[in-house]
Amino acid sequence: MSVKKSTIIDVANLAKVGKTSVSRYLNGDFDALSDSIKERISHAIKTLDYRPNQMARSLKRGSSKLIAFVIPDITNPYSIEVMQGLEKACQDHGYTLLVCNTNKSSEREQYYLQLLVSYNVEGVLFHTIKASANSLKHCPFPMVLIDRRVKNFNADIVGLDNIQSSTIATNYLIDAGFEAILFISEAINGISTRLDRVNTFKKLIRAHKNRVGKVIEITEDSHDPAYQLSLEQHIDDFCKTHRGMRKAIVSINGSVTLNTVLALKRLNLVCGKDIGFLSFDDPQWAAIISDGITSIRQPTYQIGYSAFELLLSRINGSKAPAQELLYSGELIIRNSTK
Amino acid sequence: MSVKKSTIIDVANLAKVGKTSVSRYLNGDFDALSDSIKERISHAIKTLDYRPNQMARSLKRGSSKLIAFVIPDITNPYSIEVMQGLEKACQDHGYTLLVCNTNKSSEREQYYLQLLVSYNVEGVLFHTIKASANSLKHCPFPMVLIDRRVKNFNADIVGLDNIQSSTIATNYLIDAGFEAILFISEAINGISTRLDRVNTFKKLIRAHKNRVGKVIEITEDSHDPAYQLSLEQHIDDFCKTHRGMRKAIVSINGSVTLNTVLALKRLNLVCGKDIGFLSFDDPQWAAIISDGITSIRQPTYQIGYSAFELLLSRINGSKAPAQELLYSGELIIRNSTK
DNA sequence: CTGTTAGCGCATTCAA
DNA sequence: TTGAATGCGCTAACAG
Repeated sequence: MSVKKSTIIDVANLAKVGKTSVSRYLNGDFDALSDSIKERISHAIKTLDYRPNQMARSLKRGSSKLIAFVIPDITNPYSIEVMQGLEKACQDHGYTLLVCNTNKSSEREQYYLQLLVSYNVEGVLFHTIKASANSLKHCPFPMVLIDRRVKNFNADIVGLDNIQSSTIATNYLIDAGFEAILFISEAINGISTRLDRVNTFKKLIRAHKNRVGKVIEITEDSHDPAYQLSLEQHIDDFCKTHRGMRKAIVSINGSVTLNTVLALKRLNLVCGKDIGFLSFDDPQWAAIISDGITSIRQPTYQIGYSAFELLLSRINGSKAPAQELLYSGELIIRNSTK
Repeated sequence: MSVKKSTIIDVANLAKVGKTSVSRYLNGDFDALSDSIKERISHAIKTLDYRPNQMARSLKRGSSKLIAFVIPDITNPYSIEVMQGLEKACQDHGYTLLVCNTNKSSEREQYYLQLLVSYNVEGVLFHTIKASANSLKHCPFPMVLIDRRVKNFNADIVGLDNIQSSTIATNYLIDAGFEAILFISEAINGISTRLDRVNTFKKLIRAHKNRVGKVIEITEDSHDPAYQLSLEQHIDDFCKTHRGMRKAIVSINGSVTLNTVLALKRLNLVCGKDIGFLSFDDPQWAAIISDGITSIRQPTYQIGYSAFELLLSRINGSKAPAQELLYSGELIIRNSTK
C-alpha cells in the first residue's frame, strides 16, 4: 500500500547521473543524452517504478496538463456524450480531464471556477446556464463554451447549429402535414440554445398561413410534482384547443422528451397516432420508446473533440478572433411522426 | 484573460506582514494571529483576488485534496449515478473529483493508475473489469472498490448485495408463475457481480422442480451487429424450446435491457404479454419502455456517497480490516411481469 | 554531452 | 504573536 514514492533524485543516484539528465530523459530530450546514460536512466526508472510528480512539474513550469469540463448536470446524456469526445481528445494530447458538476447552481459554478484557478488548470470547457460574463472575464485561463453562448462574453463556442436544426425540424413537421404544433421548452432564461430553437420555430410557423404554433416553457425541476402536472395540463389544453387538426409536439431536449412521453401516456395519447412527436436530442432509448421517436441528433462526440482542439490552440497562445464552430443537426425520422 | 496570478508574497507585501502569517491565515490558524493582521490579510486577499496555489500546497505537504473515480464506461448510467453521490461527498469534504474513463481497456486502466500517482491523488474509487490484483497492490494510495471485487485483492468494497437482489428477483418471478426463465448476462469473465447474480439465479431455479432456467452470455460490444443477431437468436431458441410454458427474461443490466427490448420488438414479442421481463438496474426509461419494466433498483447515490466516506477514513489512516458495504436492491414491479 | 544551481508557491520548523 | 529560513520535486538557465 504505502510504498514511499521515489523522486528524481533517487533515479539520478541509482543511475549514477545528475538529476538534470533524468529530467532531460523524462522530457524526451534524448538528443542531449548518451546511449549509456539513457540506458542507465531507463533501467533505474523501471526498478524504482518511478513516476514524475506532476505537482512539482506544474509548480515549476506553470503548466499542469489539466483541463476542466464544467457542466450543469451530469445526468444529462448530452454532456456525457460530449465528455467522451473530450476525454479522447485529452488523452490524445496528454491532458487529463477534471469534471466539475455544478448541479445548475451558480454558486457551485463560482466555487469550481475558483478551485480550477487553484489547480493551475490550463483551460476550461464550459457548459453553463447562468454564468455571467463578469465572473468569467478575469479567469486566468482560456475558455471554450460548449453549446451555449454567454451574453457579453466573447469566447470560442462549439455546438449545434440550432437555427439550422430547428429549421429542418419545423419544416419537416409542416411538410408532413401537421397543422398545430406545440413546442415544449424548459425555462428559456436567456439561454442561447433555447432561444435559437424557439425563435426559429416561431418564425417558420408564422410564415405558414394555415398552421398554428405554440411555445410553452416548463420549470426545470422534473422531480417537482408540479412539473408533471403542468406538463399534462398544457398538452391537454393544447389538444382541446386544436381539436380536429393534425397535432404534433416538439420537445426541446432529451429530458423533456422523457417527461412528455410519460405525460402523453397518462393522457392516453399514442405517439404517432393521436399526436406527432419530434425530439431535440437523440438518446439511446429514442429508438424504442413509443415505437420510435423522430429526433434531431447532434454530433456530440465530435463537438467534444473539436472543443478540446479549439481550447488547445488557445492554450498554445492563439490570438485568433473568437470562433463559432457549429455543427448541423441530423433529422432521424421514426414512427412518432408517421 | 491572462491576469497574472498573485502569490502568497503579493498578499504578504500588500498586507505588510510576513508570508508565514498569510499561510497561517489560509490554514485557519486564527488563534495565532492578531486581529489587526487578520484584517489586513483578509483585505489584501480580496483586493488581489488571491487563490492559494494547490500545486504548491500539494507539493509541500503531500496531500493534493484530489481523489479519482476510475470507471470502465462513462456511458453507463450506473456509474454516473454513483458519481453524483461521490461528487456531493467530495464537495462536502473539500475534495475534488478526477474522473477517469477507461473505456473498458486494461491499458487505459494502467495508464490512469500511473497518472494518478503523478498527481498525488490521495485515494481512488475503482469500478473495474479487468484489473488484476498485482497492478493494484503497489499503488501508493488507498483504494475502495465499487460494485465489483478484484480477485486476490483485499480492499474495501461498496456495492449492491447481489445475492439478495438476485434472490428477490428470481423468487418473485417464480412466485409470479413463470415457468421458464432466461437469464441474459454479459460475458461473465470472472466479474463478481455477474457471478453472484447468475449463480444465485441458477441455485434457486434448481431448487424448484417444475421450473427451468437458462443462462446465456452475450458479448460486450453492443455495436457489433453480431451482438443483436445472437441476442435475437437466443431468445427465439428459448421460446421455441419452451413452447407452452410461461416464459420470462431477466437481463443483467441496463444496457442489456435496452438491447433485449429491441430484440423482442423485432421478434414481435410483447413484454408482459408474450413474455415476462425483469431488469437489473432501473434506468429512468425503465418506467416507460414496453409499458414499464419490472426492475431491481440500486441505491446508487448512496453507494457513491458511502464509498467516499470509506475512502476518506482510509486516507485519514484507518487500519481497520477491509470492509464490505453491501446495499439491498429494491424490486420495482411494473407491467412487464404482469 | 553533463552536472550545478536557482527558484516555482507554499507550509513548517525555529528563533525572536 | 510574528517572521526568516528551509525544502517539497522538478525544470531551466548556465557552466564545464
